[in-house]
Amino acid sequence: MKQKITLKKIAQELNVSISTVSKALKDSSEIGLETRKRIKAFAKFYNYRPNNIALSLKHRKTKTIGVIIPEVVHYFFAQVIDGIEKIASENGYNVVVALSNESHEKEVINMETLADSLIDGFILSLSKGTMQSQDFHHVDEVMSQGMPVVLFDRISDLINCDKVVVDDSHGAYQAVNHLISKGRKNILLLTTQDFITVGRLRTQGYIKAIHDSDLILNNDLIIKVIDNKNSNAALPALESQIEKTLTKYPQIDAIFAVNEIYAAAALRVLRQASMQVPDKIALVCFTDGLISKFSSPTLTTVSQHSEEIGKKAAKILIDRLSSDDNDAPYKTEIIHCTVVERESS
Amino acid sequence: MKQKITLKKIAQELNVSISTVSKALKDSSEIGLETRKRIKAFAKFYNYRPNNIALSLKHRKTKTIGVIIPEVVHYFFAQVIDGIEKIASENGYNVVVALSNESHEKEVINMETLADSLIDGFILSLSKGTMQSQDFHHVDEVMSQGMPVVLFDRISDLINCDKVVVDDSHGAYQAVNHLISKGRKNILLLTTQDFITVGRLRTQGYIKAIHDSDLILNNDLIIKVIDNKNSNAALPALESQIEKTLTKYPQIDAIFAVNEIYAAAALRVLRQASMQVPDKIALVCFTDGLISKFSSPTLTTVSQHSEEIGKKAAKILIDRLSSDDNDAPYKTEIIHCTVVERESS
DNA sequence: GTTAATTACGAAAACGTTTGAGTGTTGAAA
DNA sequence: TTTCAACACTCAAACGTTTTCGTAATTAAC
Repeated sequence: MKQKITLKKIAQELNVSISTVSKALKDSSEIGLETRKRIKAFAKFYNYRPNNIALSLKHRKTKTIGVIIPEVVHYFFAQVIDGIEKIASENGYNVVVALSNESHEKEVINMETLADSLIDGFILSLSKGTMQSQDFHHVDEVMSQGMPVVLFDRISDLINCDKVVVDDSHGAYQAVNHLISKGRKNILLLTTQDFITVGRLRTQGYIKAIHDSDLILNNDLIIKVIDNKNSNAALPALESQIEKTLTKYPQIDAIFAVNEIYAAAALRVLRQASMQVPDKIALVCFTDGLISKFSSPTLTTVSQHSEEIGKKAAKILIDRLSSDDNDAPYKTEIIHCTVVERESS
Repeated sequence: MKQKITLKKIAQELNVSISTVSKALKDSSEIGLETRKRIKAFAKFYNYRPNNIALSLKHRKTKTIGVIIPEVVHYFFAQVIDGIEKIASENGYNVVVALSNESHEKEVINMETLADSLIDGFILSLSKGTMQSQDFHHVDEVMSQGMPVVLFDRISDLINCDKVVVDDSHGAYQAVNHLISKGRKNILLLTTQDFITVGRLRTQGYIKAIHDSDLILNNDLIIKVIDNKNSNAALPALESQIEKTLTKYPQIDAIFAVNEIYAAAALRVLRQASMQVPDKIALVCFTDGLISKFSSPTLTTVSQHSEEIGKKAAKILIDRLSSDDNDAPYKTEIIHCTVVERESS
């Protein structure tokens, strides 16, 4: 097993001091040309690479960004990571990903571990647990130690830091307007309960779009799904609810779902009832993910530009890390959604 | 901005030496009970947490696992990460994720960066670029420095290390057998080109299943998709190819796709041709991901137990890292697939 | 031939820990 | 009184770097 080569070993072999080696490898003019060449040749031959840990200790920074997200298996988060990773590697930063699994405790532990000098700053999307408990002491703690934090998507007004958010309400507004512009007049909404922030905002966008276009809001056309996360009963229940509503209101000519899963449920019901999409009923949903791209028919979606979110968040963080002005005011970047039109509308 | 507190600062404040503080916090009996109490109280009050970088430098290990995968946005890889993360955090390890984006160069760079003492070992799935070039010097290099590597899914026989693989060939065999047991006799295969190992193995499983059951292998019923990654033309091309084949061979009564995307393409064609699934044609595919779960109809799949793969890989790596015997023989763990039956078959 | 400047390198501190060896004090056994 | 163990600490090296300061040797200037 080849041992890692260090400055010290090079110095010994070549009968010079460690500092000479260090300087020579940096091409410092302090060192004679001949010696420089000799040392560099030797280092190259033994494939010398500086020990990053030692560098981190010396410079008191790690060139690493910590990312904490609730789950990777969500296309949205996966794409955000992709975006972060791109910007990070362009700027010589590494990315460490930790998962909170929607748990407040896990989120706290992860933050503490990473904060122990392993990373220079955080990019974070709050877990459901944290959202419900409204307990943000771990974020404050980290920030009070001078470690910058960028929050994205799942944020809180109670935390004072940089943020990157999606304009959920306006995204929904655009989607519903899109349906209206296609001549649809009776639009069924599939949404979450109100305590889920993004669901609530999207519902608001729906309502605003209805109001703004002289249609009449019918509360019966708003289905709020009771989704307990660890129950698989939610979807079948939703499907039968959709079916009933479609029967009761045959005039329904469009459906807007606040996520892909609900849209998939709607699609099942429509298929079983042999209702053609989009001829009879148009379908649009939030989140431009895999399901929408590959379902039959493909779904018109509201894209949140998740990769863009990651890029923005990484950029803001890196800017702050490389700026000397650590009192720069916090900013909130709003990423606007766009409607991606496909077969279903 | 509260500064990070170190052993040195505690020592200064309390007028003792750094070593006393260090030992006291470890509850060493070398230090008097009173002093220990004093120091611990002080440390707790100022929320002292040891600097991980310094520890890493000292111990020459980082308690971090590096994971390099081709893409996060694949449900399969995301689930593997989930599995790795679970076992890692149970054992006090951190996880660093880097993305190769299927590029050999990026993979090499990522490995080199992480290998610079940032991590203790690798879990890795080879990029397409590396598979094509068959250039594994970066892996050998890392291993020759005594850093253990565990390969999963996309592996190579030319690399001698621990491996976790999916029994692709047998998984495909099971899937095709499943179709045959349902009375299907003319099964169309949608697969990749042969240089993609997993595609090749799945093709072999298909062929074996056909042979073992006295059906006749028809090479026209094997479509090998030319998928160049950065071309979006692959899918439409595939769709028209499927359509032609279905027209030419109307006796086709089932389709087996080696991944969800190809299955989705098939589903589109079938829908447009108004061919009922599964009545007229049954459909089964590899990879139990989101698309299969939420398409209409839901798809019967071959599950690779991706989270299990991650767990196994992490376990093997951690075992090796914590064992003194660094000549322990390499092992290859085979994860068996199971068929998840849904509506499409 | 003295002084100053330049060249080429080395010593040592620092980053924050851990840890084995060393040291001064106390109390008790011989 | 001597000896020695136990106690309660401190010292210093080590991990692999960077970087400031110091210094010997050579050269140049007067």
